[in-house]
Amino acid sequence: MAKGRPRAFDMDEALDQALKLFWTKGYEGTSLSDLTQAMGISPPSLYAAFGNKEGLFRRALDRYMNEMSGVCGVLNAPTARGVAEAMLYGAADIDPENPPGCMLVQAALSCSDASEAVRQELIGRRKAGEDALTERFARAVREGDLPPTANPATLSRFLTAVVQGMAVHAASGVGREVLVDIAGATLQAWSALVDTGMSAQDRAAE
Amino acid sequence: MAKGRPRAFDMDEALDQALKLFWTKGYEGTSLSDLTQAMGISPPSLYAAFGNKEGLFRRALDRYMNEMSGVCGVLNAPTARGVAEAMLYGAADIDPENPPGCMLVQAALSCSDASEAVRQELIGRRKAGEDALTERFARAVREGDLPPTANPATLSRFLTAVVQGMAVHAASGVGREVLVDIAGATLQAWSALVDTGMSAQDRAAE
DNA sequence: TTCTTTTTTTAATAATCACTATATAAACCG
DNA sequence: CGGTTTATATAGTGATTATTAAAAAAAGAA
Repeated sequence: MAKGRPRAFDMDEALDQALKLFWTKGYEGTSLSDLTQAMGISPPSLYAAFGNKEGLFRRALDRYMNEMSGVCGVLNAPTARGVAEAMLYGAADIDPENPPGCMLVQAALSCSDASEAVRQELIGRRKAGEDALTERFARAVREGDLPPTANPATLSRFLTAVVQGMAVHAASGVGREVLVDIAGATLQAWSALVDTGMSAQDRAAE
Repeated sequence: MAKGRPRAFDMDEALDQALKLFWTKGYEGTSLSDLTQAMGISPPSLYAAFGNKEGLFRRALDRYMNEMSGVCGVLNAPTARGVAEAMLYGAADIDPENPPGCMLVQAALSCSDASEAVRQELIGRRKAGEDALTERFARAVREGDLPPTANPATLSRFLTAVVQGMAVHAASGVGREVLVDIAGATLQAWSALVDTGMSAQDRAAE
């Protein structure tokens, strides 16, 4: 079984503490002494378990994606509109247990050159989410749930932008009511977005 | 007139360089050596002219608000829809001269405790922009430009969220076409948002 | 010129950053 | 028991952080 001295801290609990810090203060705003203090471990233990600060961040980020995000579940909603509803109200439903805002936006929207790899990782994860959403809307078109004239990429971009804007609002400390208001407004506009033949880009070009 | 040794650098040019750095890397991501190097001055000159890093940031932020932002002009559009168009296409129209994204979102969405004052300042400026927009839409209701049933606060929140989401997209490096697409989609949805009696919040409560 | 004022240059400050060398402690195996 | 392995604790590493002390330089005023 286990050889050598057993680890004295719980891996998941420690990752949760690290995640909370990165989520609140961002990657660069969180120092190693912040981390060791909150995780209740010493620097050598941290480095033995996670390699370095960036390794710890990536593990915390994985945990964020697996635990928090109902993103996977969101895409399983039966209709495109249901997907939009789930995403928007998910973004509005801030849990007092967790930091406000979205980890993918909060952690490193800007940073020094030293952390560019982390920033790129977050950009990639945001793009992956948007791409998955685009594919979900394309499926909705194929299934007849959305009209053949609907533009999956445009819908996905728009919805992602609104959710990210809600994340900025949440990070600013606005209340749940404000976020629900934005979500509701977006849903109210949803059908007008769906029922068009041209992409908004094409319309603008005329 | 001027007494003492004259300043050897141009104040506005130096501020532009500082602004570009803060805008790209954020407040904490920009180091003093980054700043002195880009501004072409030595640390004591920087401190004599601006007090400290935060003082320099605030001056650069003021310059950003005065120079870049057509925000003041945007509110002068004749109609509420015109205001929305100007904001959205303004957010889409990324200037290759300037860093992508919005300084108010980019500079310190998250940070360490040491920079909390800067973060709060940015939150306040974002809120001021949203409040001004709300007042502009309220005026549109009074003038009959928007129906009396329109909710100025909801419209303002929604529009601000979209623009902030576009800023996140821009910071991720997406091209102009993508931003224009989001702007167009939002405008397409605009009339559906305006023509409602209840706030989206009220609708959600039913 | 000399005095005063302000800026510049050079060099250094204490504090914090991420990270680690060394030694000890705690488990399993034989 | 001794030997191996892994994690811990203590203490420190060099690099970088924002900031500044001290002196020289460049202007106007007397």
